[in-house]
Amino acid sequence: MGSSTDSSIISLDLSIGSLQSSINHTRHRNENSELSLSHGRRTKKEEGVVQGTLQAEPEMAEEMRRVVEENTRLAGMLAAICESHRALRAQVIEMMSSSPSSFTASAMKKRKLEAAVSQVDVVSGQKENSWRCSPAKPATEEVKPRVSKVYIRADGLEQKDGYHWRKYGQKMIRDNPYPRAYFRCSFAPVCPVKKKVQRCTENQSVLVVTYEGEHNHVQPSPAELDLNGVS
DNA sequence: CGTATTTGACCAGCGC
DNA sequence: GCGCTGGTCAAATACG
Repeated sequence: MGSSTDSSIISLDLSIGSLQSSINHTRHRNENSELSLSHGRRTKKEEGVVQGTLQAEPEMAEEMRRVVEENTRLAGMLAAICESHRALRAQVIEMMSSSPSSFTASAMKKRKLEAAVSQVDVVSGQKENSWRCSPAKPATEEVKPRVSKVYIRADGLEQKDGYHWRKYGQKMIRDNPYPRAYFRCSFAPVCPVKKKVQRCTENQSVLVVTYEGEHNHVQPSPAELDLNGVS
């Protein structure tokens, strides 16, 4: 599941309070994602320190056990959430194939409503994307384009996300030695989605990709993307 | 030759 | 008002 799929079809509110970030970290570790989280992995040296600490501090060992148990429990919850997400997506696809016109209208309405109440900040190491909505914000708030931030490990400033992007600018940004590139969805002006791609200051192998807006068209098929030479 | 990318110029917003 | 910064435009250039 890609960001594109989520944004083009439906957004699921997986927000379960502070649990969300923990789940994300759990998933990153369990699935060996592309994302390199500085606080999500332990080096061999750190492992040795932990082992030594465990021998010296029984209470810390107990704490570690509790953390591991919590980690396992969260992994289980994440699996359940992913499963329900898959089921919902299957339903959505089924609905779209049966009555696409009526569905897209309602889906667009739903997305507009969500855009009004959500400000998204996503950290993801996969090619997929998930949305975290803030239910506390009033629905009457000014409609803002949905913004998501994705961290991706990549060698170049290009990364495949299922859409065809056209570069329209590049700029050196303050406090960052690497330039920021600006892209528009090639379906523009019909599609309002833009993305900014920039290298992380701490780790140049990590790209910070900021998406603004939502695609108002279906995701191009892989064959179409190949024909167009999508990056 | 058509399309995509590059890059300097321009503009708007913001803080002082 | 001025300077700084981020975002966008558009002419020039590269590429297939």
